[in-house]
Formats: sequence, C-alpha cells, structure tokens
Amino acid sequence: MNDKPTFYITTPIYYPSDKLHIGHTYCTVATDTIARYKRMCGYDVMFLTGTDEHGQKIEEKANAAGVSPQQFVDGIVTGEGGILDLWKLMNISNDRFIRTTDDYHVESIQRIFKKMYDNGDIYKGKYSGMYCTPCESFWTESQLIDGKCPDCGREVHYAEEEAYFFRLSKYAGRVRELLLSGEFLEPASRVNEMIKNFIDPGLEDLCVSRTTFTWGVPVDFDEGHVVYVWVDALFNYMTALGYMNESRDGLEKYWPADVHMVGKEIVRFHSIIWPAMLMSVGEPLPKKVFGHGWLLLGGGKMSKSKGNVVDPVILANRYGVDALRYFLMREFPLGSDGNFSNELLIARINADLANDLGNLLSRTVAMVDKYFGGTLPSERCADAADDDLIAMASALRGKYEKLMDAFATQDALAEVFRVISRANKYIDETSPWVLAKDEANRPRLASVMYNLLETLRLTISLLRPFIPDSCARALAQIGVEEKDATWENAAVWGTLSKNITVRRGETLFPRIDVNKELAELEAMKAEPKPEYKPVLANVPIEDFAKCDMRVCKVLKCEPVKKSDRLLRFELNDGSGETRQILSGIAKFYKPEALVGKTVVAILNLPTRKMMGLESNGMLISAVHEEKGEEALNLLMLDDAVPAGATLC
RNA sequence: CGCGGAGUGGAGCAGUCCGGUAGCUCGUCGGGCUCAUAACCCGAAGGUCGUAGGUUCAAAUCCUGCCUCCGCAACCA
Repeated sequence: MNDKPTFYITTPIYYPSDKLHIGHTYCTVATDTIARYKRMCGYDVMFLTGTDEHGQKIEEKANAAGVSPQQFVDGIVTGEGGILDLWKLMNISNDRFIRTTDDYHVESIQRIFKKMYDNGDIYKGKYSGMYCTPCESFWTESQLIDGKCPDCGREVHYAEEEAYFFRLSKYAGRVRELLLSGEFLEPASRVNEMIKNFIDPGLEDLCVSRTTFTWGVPVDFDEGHVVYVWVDALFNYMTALGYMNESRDGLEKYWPADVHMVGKEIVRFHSIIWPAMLMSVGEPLPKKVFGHGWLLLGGGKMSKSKGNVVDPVILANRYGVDALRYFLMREFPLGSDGNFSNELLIARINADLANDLGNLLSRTVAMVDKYFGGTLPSERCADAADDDLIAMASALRGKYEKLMDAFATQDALAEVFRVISRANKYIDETSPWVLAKDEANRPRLASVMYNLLETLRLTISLLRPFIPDSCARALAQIGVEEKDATWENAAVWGTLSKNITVRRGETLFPRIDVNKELAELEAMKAEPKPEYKPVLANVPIEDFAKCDMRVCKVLKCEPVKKSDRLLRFELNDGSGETRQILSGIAKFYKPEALVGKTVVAILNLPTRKMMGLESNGMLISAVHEEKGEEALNLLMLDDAVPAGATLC
C-alpha cells in the first residue's frame, strides 16, 4: 500500500493497418517522457498505450493479404519488428498495453453499449430524415434549403435505414462549457477550432453502429451490427483499468485520467465525443486532453510511405535510441507542428549531446582522473568564480519543473543545456590545467572539479526522463548511484560525496559525421521498394463483361470550384450525347492539357454526386507510387481510336 | 465569402496577448585555449521582422486590405 498521488497518462491506441512511423514514435516518446518525469517526482503513475484493431480498413487489408483480420493485426502488433518491439526499442515504460481485440475489452464494450442503450442515449434509429433519391443522400432538417435537397434542389422524402445513434446533441451544451472552461483541452488554440468547426454548426447525433462490415465488436443484442470503432476505441482508457470488466483493475485508483496525449487529428474525438459518452455513462471526465502537433517532412504532411529514412527503427539503430528521443523532445514544441529532417537531427545530436553534454562529461572525468587519480581529496578552496555556476545549477530544478508541468519539454531541455553550457564556460574561466601546474592549488582544483561533477549530477538527474539509458551510463562515470540521482537531490547543491570517485567510460554520444551520414541516408532513401499489391480473388468472366468500358474523347475539362482534387470532364462517348464525369486527378493534370485526348472510361456505374455535380462513370487511370508519393497516369490511347469503341 | 495556422539575418525558431534598444540555436569569418568527442571559450559579420496603408511621440507587436505557404473539413467509383 502507498498513498502516493496518482497520475494516469495515455497515448492514443494506434491503428495497426501499417507499420508505425516517426510520428507515432514522437507521440509515444513524449508520453513516456512525461510518465517518467511524474514517476521521478514521486507519483504513482499508470501509463497506458495500445492498439485500436477493429474497423473496415483492417478488414480490407487482411482480405487483400489473404489472412484473417486477427492474424493481420497480430502480425503488426506482436510480430517481429511489430509495435511491441518498437516500443521496447524506444525504451517506452508503459505499465499496460491494451488491444481492442482483447476479450475483456470486447466484453466491456458490449456492456457499455448496452448501458448507453438502456439509459436511452443510444437509440435504434435510421439515417433518419429526408432522402433525396437522385442524390442518394440523407439530409438533416437543418441542411435542407427551403425544404429541398441542398445539392440538386429537388423534392426530398422521408426515408430510413436502420442504425444505432448516440445522443451527442444532448451533450453539446455541456461539452461546449467544458471546452471553454479552464484547461481541459490544450493547447488553447484547439478550443476555438473545435467549437467553431463542430459545436457551433450544431452537433448531430452520432451514428455508432455499422452493418457494412463485420470486423468489430458485435452489438450483442442485435445481430448484424458492429460497434462504431471510435466508441470501441475511446473506452479503452477505462476498460484497461477494469471498467465494466473483472479482468483488469485500477479504475478507482487512476480514473479519471490526468492527461490523454493525442495527435491533433483526433482532438475532435477526444474533446467532444469522448466527454459526451462519459457524461452518458455517468463517469468522471479526464482532466486534460493535450493535442500535440505533427512532424512534417519538408514542410509537408508526412505519409507512411515517404521513405524508410524516417523509419524510427533505422534512426534509433544508427544514432541511438536516446539521441532520437532527445531530438524529438528538444527540437519541437509539443503543441505545434515541427519540420523533421535528417540534417536537423544530426546537428542537434552533435551540438547538444556530443559537444556539450558528452564532452563536458568526458573532459571532467578525464581531469579528475588525471589530476587526482580518479578520487577527489577533501581539501577545498571556494572562489567567487564559482558563484554563478552554482546559482544557475541550484535554480535549475525549479525552472524545469514549471516547464515540464506545462508539457514544454523543449524549453525544459533548453534550460538544462543552458547550465551544461555554463559549466563548459566555467572550465575555461577556471583553467584547471593551469591550476594543476602548482601543488599549492590542489584545494582550489578539487573545488573546481567537484563543482563540475555536481553540475553534471544535477543536470543528468533531470535528463533521466528523456534519455534514461544514457543517464545511467553517465551517472556511473561520475560515480553516482542511480538511487541517489533523485528528484529531491536535484534541488540541492552539494549532495555529492566529498571524496567522490569517477570511472572513465565509453564515449556517451559519439560525434556524427554529418556529410557522410546524410549521403548514406540519402542512398538508403533512393533504394526502390515497390510494393506489389496482391492479386485480387478471381472474378468470373461474366462479371467482368458487365463492365462497360469505352473509349472517349475529352471535349472539355475544367477544375471544379472549391475542390482541390476534382476535374470535370465533358466527354464524347460515341453516343452523340455529351457525358459528364468527375475525376479526382486535379493534382496530376492541368485540365487544359487533357482536352482532345483519347481516354478510357467505365460508363455503367451508378450516377454519383460529388461537390454537387453528377458524375456518370469513371475514368481509368494507372495508379502507383513514386518516391513515396502517390502518382497517377490517366490511361490514354492513340487518337486514331474512335470514341465509343468498347474494351474487352 | 467553410474553419484554422504560418510568413523575423544563410537554415530552424522565440518575441506578437500587455507597443518603447530585434533574441536564441546551427552555419560562416576572426581570435583564444589544450582538460576533452577536430571538441570547448571569446568576438564579428549578416535582418527595411511577407506586402500596402492606418493609429501612435513610438509598431515585428494594435487596426485594415492584399500576396504566399501549410493543415483541417469537403472532395478522390
């Protein structure tokens, strides 16, 4: 038993449809750092991470790979080089790991769903409302214009399709208050975004069941329905502590969570839907949702396939886990986006870890070795030259604590390294090698060395949440036991034993040859790794024959306003009538360049509305990947082929 | 007129809420030191703070217009 204050912190549960990349690593390392920090401060910490394994996309991926969904996610989560391995590599100190396919979680979700159903917050309904048959769309009353379809202006009629809904609208007011009051959602800039984008336009009830796929938690009282993945996913934070199940424990102790760390793309789910559902089941709300930014590549959004140089495994193996952890926490403010680059990574490692910290440790230990045979004598001689260093080091923990509590890891690290820099300067000011020339200066020299070792002890103690392994090695070199590198001692100058003995060790952070490394990383990047999609299951020739593909001539092509993907085509399909097709290829082609071209389209798809315009068919393109970027080529034929020619 | 963020020396950023000498890290150049991982310490060069107006004794900072970039949403059958 202990009566330590508790601290419950979570990462999102990641979606294992693919290998995780540096962005997931960033989030998890940040959470781990906070968790370690809180433990150091004396909290009883519960740190949870996991995987969100249900949903249509995984079902599709598994099908494509020819395995069951469970086999598919097992491979990505527990398989070699999987998510568990990645967190092990990154030295993540999570206390628990939840998979939404765990039996206890599935059971809990069913009970939670039933509970909300019983209390009336989940109701069986329809995609209720007004249906526009030509548009195949449901509209809510508020969306209708003069009681007619906002897209085509035609009459709508009442229609329904069975589904379960959560009464999100009922909680809109309370959620709005929650967002506006205090510090529930941080950084504060996200509050405005949520309210303006989602709450003020009117929160609709949320459809929380699906019937179009089966890979999910079944609604146990209504066959054919599975629970919407976000309901399934969000409650992980509680089921992992035993909410609505008997397999886990800790709910009374740790709930409500102190902070959910999430990426900004899922802030909406955590700051609106999640509180609303908790209000529905009558449980306390988490104290904080912190939306961190993204790592961008070359100013653009990172895509999973941008190339393996951003693979955290490669970077960690090359430069060390701690170097990568340090970089992620030092370079970017947690709340906003940051630009990732290899140059930046290497520059940061060299400047801070190798040149400043590593070198300070190395030169200090070397001097104690050289001048005192490794053990400091007792005689001392203080000097006014010591005052500034001692003052800075003594004040460090206070500043650090304030910044860490605000999740400003980059600023906290900057403060620590300010002191480390000061110590390097102190060596120049005191010139130990000059003192060493005269026996009479031994007490003074011992003081200088002691002050350096003390500074190292303090700074390394505070770096432990960030780079735990390296700190352990560094402490060993300055002769400090890990158990003595405590939070309490980090506030006190002079706890280091007077006759401390140092032990020279391996270089803590070797300097990296920038040009050489960049060249090698670049070379790895250039390696093509074409992903071959498995061939789909056989389809009978009769089915194929049902596809009516024809050669068409582009009569007109123009961008669709307000859309950055769509182009509107007018085609001569040989019938004499002009056919309109919309195609999402604006990123790849200039519309004027396509006029007059001979293309292929499938004509007998159902009419579909996009951005308010009808599309009667689909243009055929070749899609592939080039240097991690999506690439597309419209299928174009020799202009001699006449419009209307069929393909078979 | 869907919502939001950003434009500051060569690079990456802080400063903007609460106007008053433009700051940090890296890089470059010069110097110092030799304990140390070609590291460390000192100094210098380099910015009309996206742009055009306005308010003010005074604007990177407040107001208005405009330009550029990015993200979200919508949109890829």
